[in-house]
Amino acid sequence: MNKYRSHNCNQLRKKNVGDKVILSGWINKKRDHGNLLFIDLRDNYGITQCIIDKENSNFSSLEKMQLETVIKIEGKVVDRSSETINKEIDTGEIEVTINKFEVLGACKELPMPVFSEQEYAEEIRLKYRFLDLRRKKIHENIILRSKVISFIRNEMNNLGFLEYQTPILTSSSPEGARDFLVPSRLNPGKFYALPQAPQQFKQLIMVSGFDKYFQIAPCFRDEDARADRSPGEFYQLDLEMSFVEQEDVFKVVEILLTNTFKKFSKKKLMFDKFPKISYSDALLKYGSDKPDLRNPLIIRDITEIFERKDVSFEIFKKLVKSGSRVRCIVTKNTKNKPRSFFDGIDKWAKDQGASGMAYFTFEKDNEIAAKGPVGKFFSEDSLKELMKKTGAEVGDSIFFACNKVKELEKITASARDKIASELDLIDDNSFAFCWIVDYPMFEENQISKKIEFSHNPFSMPQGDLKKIDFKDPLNILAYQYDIVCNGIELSSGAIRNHIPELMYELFSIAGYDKSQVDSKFSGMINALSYGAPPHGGIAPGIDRIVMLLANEKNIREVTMFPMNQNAQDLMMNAPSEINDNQLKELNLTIKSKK
RNA sequence: GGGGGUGUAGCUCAGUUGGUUAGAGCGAUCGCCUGUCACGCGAUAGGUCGAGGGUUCGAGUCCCUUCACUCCCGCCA
Repeated sequence: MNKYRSHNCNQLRKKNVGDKVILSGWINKKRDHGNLLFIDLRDNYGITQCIIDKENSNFSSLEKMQLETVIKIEGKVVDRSSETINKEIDTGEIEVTINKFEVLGACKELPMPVFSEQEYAEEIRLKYRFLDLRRKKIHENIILRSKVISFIRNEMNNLGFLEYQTPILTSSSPEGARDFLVPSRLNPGKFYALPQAPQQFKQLIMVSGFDKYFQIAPCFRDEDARADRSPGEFYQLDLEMSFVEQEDVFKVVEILLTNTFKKFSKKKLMFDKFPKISYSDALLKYGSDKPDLRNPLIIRDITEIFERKDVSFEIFKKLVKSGSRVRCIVTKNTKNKPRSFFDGIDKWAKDQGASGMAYFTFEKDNEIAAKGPVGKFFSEDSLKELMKKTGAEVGDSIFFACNKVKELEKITASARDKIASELDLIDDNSFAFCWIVDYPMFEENQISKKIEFSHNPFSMPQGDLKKIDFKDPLNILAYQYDIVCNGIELSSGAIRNHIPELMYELFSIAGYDKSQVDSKFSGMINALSYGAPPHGGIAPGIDRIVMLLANEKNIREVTMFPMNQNAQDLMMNAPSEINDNQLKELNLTIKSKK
């Protein structure tokens, strides 16, 4: 028998009554009755109630043990009387009477309680992450994460994919996010970059003939954090397949995600077959390329209404003449909502930096009328036309805003979320997946007016490759797709461009000449010239998948050792200063801060 | 880089219109308690009210500056 334990803390049952056992674990909780002491002993597996009374010589020292001390106890399993059974824990029908105990790991006074549902400041949780991780919810989240990853690995293997590792020290790439850089000692003045994703490597794996690749891949991007975005590093289920079309990738991902979400969550999937929404449709109907489809509200363009003579809402009419659009959200049967609801949305929109949201409710007495502060500007005919256009009925309300398309999309998208949450329209018990497809290959930079890759420079343009109009790049669509679940972007992927000449052509539109492409993407562009298979893939974010499954709103709740918002590890004190020798070896000098 | 929120005991928080000695629960320490499972009861210790400056007879409270954490915008092929 192992000297630390004969059983774990979740193993003993009624059938063990009478057994002599050894248990080890943390003191989760003590209940001291003076002459009788209960100790909840906890390990990874569960909790066992241990008990000792004054007759035992160990009583007084055990009584003084600090919570979270690691102890080993020897004792006997005894039955609990029916009134004292604890149904909350698996071992609740028995308890262990302690004969002997030994301290295995002493514990100082705790900076934060472990046994508590209480929420704590992030700072203290991250500094004492090893204590935080002992707490039930997050401990279970991390275990869930492990199980999800292992399940995914297994599924991928079953789907015929093999896992390959790719380098962590690689080269900086000019597109995309800011790189994390690592100075090279052997090559003074030169830097490695940590991969933002193994993008080029996985394509090279396809060129190397491996056909189906996957990896639970660490990715590093030096961008600012958000609740659903760790600073620094995150993990993707990176996958790539040869000789495939877009639909083949979709099929694999739908199988994988459906199986994973069905296995690890009780929430229902809203769609068995994930709907496909084009990028342009998504922006029009949801104002966003990551729509939450649990939300039934749809945005509609009603600009034409403001070009009518019998509409006298002059502020909007004037804006429309100068190129702005008007878009609206209709809410069903909201005529009895209090004025404060409508004004609340308007005020909220103003707080978001928009010029507010106009609104009215469709009413009918003798004729159709618009009730609300701006209702008087609309004729009956114009209201009928509006109802036809939007599907609104008497009793419904309409919220609308006017602005340039980009700003309008932004404000209507958040208004859509805001209104739905005010009206409680979102079913929190479901997952709504969708594909966003047909991304444009390029977009115009709002400030510099330069043409840039809108997503991934390695994507394959759509259509007959011989007929692509490179003179009109903003109209080129790509075989580029995202998968979205409940408004969270889970991943993006593409069918890749495996034709070097086409690649040079596309890069030249984005302002890179041949020699720049050759030097920046040397590995890949070179490889594509030696017989590259058509290929494509995708890379769902593991952290976000686990976040959805664990029903958490913050990615740090599913990350074992996360950094804070300023990309500092408060437990390990990273980043830290390095000594002069290290700097010297790396040929670096630090500019003194002002 | 910008905007919002928060910062008071080891932890979670309360603190009125600016007014005497800044409070509670948990935790810690000590005492009482043989059936609890958030055990109970009593006592004690524990405070640079994030920091600095200002207004005032008087500041946890008002003003300015600044720092930390967090949420959002920018950024994230």
